[in-house]
Order: sequence, then C-alpha cells, then structure tokens
Amino acid sequence: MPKQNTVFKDAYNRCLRLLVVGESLPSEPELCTLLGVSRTTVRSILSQMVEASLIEWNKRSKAVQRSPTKADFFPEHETSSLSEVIERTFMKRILMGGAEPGMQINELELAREIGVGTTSVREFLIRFSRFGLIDKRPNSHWVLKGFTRQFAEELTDVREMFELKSAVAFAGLPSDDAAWTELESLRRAHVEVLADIDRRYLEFSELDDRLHRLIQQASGNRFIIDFYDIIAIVFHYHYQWNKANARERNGKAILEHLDYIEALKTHRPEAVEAACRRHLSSARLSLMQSLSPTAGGI
Amino acid sequence: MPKQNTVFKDAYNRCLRLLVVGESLPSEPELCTLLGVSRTTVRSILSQMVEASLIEWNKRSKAVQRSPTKADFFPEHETSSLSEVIERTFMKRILMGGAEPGMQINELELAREIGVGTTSVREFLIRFSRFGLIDKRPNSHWVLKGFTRQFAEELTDVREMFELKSAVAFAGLPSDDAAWTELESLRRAHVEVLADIDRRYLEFSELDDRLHRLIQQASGNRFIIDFYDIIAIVFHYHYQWNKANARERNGKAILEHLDYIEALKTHRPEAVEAACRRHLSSARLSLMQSLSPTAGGI
DNA sequence: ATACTGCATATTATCGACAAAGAACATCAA
DNA sequence: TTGATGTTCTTTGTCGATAATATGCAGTAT
Repeated sequence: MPKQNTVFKDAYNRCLRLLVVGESLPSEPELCTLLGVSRTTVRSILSQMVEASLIEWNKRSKAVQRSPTKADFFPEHETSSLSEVIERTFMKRILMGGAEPGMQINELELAREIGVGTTSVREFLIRFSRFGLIDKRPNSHWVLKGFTRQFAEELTDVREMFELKSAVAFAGLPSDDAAWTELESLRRAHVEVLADIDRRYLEFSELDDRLHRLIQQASGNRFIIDFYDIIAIVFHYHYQWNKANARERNGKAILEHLDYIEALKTHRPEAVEAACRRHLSSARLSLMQSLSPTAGGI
Repeated sequence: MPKQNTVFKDAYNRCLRLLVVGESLPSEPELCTLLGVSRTTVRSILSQMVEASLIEWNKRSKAVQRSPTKADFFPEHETSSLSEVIERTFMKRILMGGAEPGMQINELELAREIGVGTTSVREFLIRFSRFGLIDKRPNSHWVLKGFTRQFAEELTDVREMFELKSAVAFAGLPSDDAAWTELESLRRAHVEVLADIDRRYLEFSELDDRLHRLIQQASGNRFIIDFYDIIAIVFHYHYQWNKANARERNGKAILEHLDYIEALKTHRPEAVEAACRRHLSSARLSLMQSLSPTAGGI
C-alpha cells in the first residue's frame, strides 16, 4: 500500500469531536484550518461521515444527524504516521532491549521486523542520525553508538552551554514580549500541578518540554532551538521507560523550575544564570543516576 | 538503473595508479584495505583489468602487463556518487541562483532537473535539513530559508561558542597526545603555503578545514564535532563561488592561524582564548562582508 | 595453521509505480 | 464581488523490484 491514510483517519477522529447534533459543520476551508489538512482530505472526511449517517451533506449545508459513538472512531494505532511507528519501535529497541554499543543495524531486518518498506526505515535512520546515536557506513550497515554515559555527558554539556545563553537572552527580552505572558501561564501550570503533585507528577514532562522550548526560543538561534529536539526525544523516551523515583524527581524539578522562572522575571543575568545552572546540573545528575553506573548500554 | 557503479569506477581509477609493469598486484584482501572497498568490487576490478589486457590474473598471481593510459581511466564525473551530484547541484542553486528565502522546493521537480529518482532527492533533503537552511512541511513541499545574514550570524554564534570550548580543551591535552604532532605538521604546512602565498593561496581552504577539525576533535564531544560539518559545507561552497579578495583574505587568515597555533602551544587558556576570538571574529567579518550588505539572498 | 581464492548469499542504493494528500482553477451561490 | 464548492492536476509517502556492493563460508594453496 503506497501510503497509509493516517492523515485522513486522524483528522476524521478529530472532526468527530466537532459534531453537535442539530448544528451544521462550518465551511470546507474553515474545517481545513481547524483540522490542519487540505480540502481534499476534508471532503473525504465529509463523504465518509455521510456514509456513516453522521451528517447530511448538500453543498453548504452539513447538518449533523447524530452524535458519534465509540465505534465511529478509527482505532488510535491507525492514526499515527509510519515514521512515528518506526521511531517508537526503534527507540524501544535501543533504549530498552539489550542494545550494546557497536551493534550493527540492518535496514532490511528492521523493516521486516516493523512490517514496513525499507525506504521508510532508511529515511528514519537518516533523520535519526543527527541525534548522534548511530553512524552510517556507506554501502553497508549502520553502527549503534549506544545510549551510554558518555553520550549523556556530551549531550548535557552542549545543553548547558546553549541554555545558559538562551536564558540570559530571555531575561533581556523587552517587557512587552509575548514570551513573558507565556512564561506566566506556564508558571501557573507549574503551581497547579505542584498542588496535587502526588497524582499529577507525570504531567511534569510536558511542563518541562514547554518551559525549556520557550527559553530556547529566546536565543533566536535555529541551531540552539533545533538542538533541543535531541534533548526532548532522549528525555521523552528515557523517562517513559524509567519511572524510578519519578514522583520525587519531578516534584524537585518543579520547584527548581519555579525558582528558574522567578529568576527570569528579575531580568538580572546573574540571577538567571545561577538558577539555570542549579536546575541543569540537577537534571544532569538525575539522568546520570538513572543510567547504569559503569556499563555502556542503559 | 538501480545503482550507479560509481564505487567500482572510482576504485578502478585509483587501482590503475597502483600498476607497476613487471610486478604483481597484492592479494585481494590487501587491495580491499588499500582501496577501501569489498572483495566483490576488487574482483570486478581485476576482471575488468584482465579484459583491458592490463594484467594477467591467475589465482594469486596478478601480473601487470602494461602501464595504464589516459583512456583506461573512467571519466571523473562518473566516479562521484549520486548524493555528491545532488549536493553540488543543489548548493549551486541555493547559493548562486536567485534563491530567495521562502521559496518552495519541490522534490519531483528537483529530481527531474538533476535527472535522478525522487528517492535520492528526498534522502538528500532529509540529510541536508540539519544544516538549518530548509524546512519540511509534511505531506507538502520544503521551504528554503535562505543563506541570509541572519543564517550566517546564527551559524557563527554557535561556532564561536563551540570552538572556544574546543580550543581550551586542546590546550589542556597531555603533551604526548598525537594531536600535538599533527598540529606541528599543520603549522609547517601553513608556513610553506605562506612562503609562496601569491600562487598557493587557494590551498588555504584545506588547511583551514584541517586545523579547525583537529581543534574540534579535542572537545571529545560528538555534537561539537558534527556541527563543524555545517561550517565546512557552508564555507566550502560559499568561498568556492566567491573568490573576491581571496588572496588577501587567505593571507591574513594564515597569519591568524599561525598565531592561534602558537597560542595553543603555550597551553595557556587565556592566550588560546584570545587568539581564537581574534581569528573567529575576523572569519565572521569576512563572511559577513562577502554577503550582500542588506538583502536576504547571497 | 594461516591466509587467500571461489562461490553463494545478504544488504544497500536507486528506480518506477501508485494511492493518499495537497494545490490550482473553474464554477457557482450569497 | 467575495467566498464556497466542484473538478482536475500535481506532489508526497510508501512499496516492491533490481543492479551494485558487501559479507559469509567452504575449500585450497602456502
């Protein structure tokens, strides 16, 4: 099958949530912006909804006939794009399965294992190679460098360099910059989660991602901003499968974030730098501790 | 044609230079390491050389019959891999041709223009995207961000951060590290070129690449080392088509390099930092001046 | 025993093909 | 006249196929 229609299915599911019995759906172009897809896809969705007797569609009128039931939704796993599937499978293998440094990676084998064509796997590996975890031997296999302590150190070294620069730049933003309001709403979100930390500690990952991205943004430097993708993916998958002490770790980190945010608000470079250093070295320590003490792989 | 046999042709050409009439070529495995290809390719080469009456081949004996003539070589342009061809064509387009920021890039069109399949172009664009000059809109085109002053500034900002760190690390290398001997031989090469600068100023690019790579290496950080690829490709293509004041610029840069090298040899961080800063800000200035003063494109 | 050759097999790089998704243009309704 | 719809065309994402290249194994010469 030349192309999975995951864009269609995902948009269809999201469109189901817009249905309100008695009302009519908006115009096609409006649905396009709402769902973030092209008109072609919107029209496929509408046709499908007619088939399912969810709406009656006649030119401009798209009258909703009934509320969607659970059965109307496409199963979740059919809505993620091929590259997402490949990424998940691959990360699982190299972060969990015994993936020793030096191991060879075989495009064909990987493709067969995941059940996709080689092209998709190849493209994924090329994209993934910028994360510094694999190396290509042209005309031959890929070599896994492994998620080692060494890797974590190199990663966090650069991270600290970049984030210090970004944080200082952030502190220097004019007071009317939109980033400040975003920072304030993030601060509130932190406080909310902290108030119910025992039950909501898992929400920290998302806060972490949002805060750090917001800060990198202030650097105005695409290389710094892009580098954060590496941090994000590593932390995302690593902590997804490594939840030891998560409650404690996240609670501590939220407090550090709040300090960090306060420091930013002072606009004082020295204060920002100090708070930034504190948080980052604490993050580094957690990461290091979660890696097996001496061995290479995770 | 599923695969260009450029590996074969390139290795064949290089193998031609190993022929000495009267002698025998080494064993197959030895040729493999010598040429950097697999035994299969080596054996294809040997067969071809038999066809061309260049050698007589019988098991272990590969007696050279005659010296190769110009006509024995494959034309140079058939020896570069597809991705090299695509890279050159593409860089030419975006660094020379009127490539305004915001322009759309079309895989199919690019593929037709270069005369290759879409897959190769796609893979190239994915690999190239890490250089921060293009952005992908999934399910749609790529967007050219353009080789603008803004880009050059972001690039050199990170470069300076990284190289300062690397240079200081270099200064701290133990005296018996192999890097010091490499540095000394590089120094001599600089002096040699400088002595005949009027005729050899074009050799500076290679010296520049070698020196900076050697220094980044000392950081021991894959992200820093990999980042230099971006610098290298940008400088390589940019100055290849922009030779204004090259003699003067390169002469000056060689002197700065010599200072820089001396500073490294002192092992004193402050001296290194000062020389590094001097050279990098001078390099930044040259790059900026070679870009059109205000406009976006090159 | 070691290292090379001969042969068979596996993997990569590249292409063309095709459904899904996007984009362009003509037509039509308010 | 503006904006939505109907229609058509183009491009992307993915696959399978195939030559080029690499790799593994068995036999053979030193």
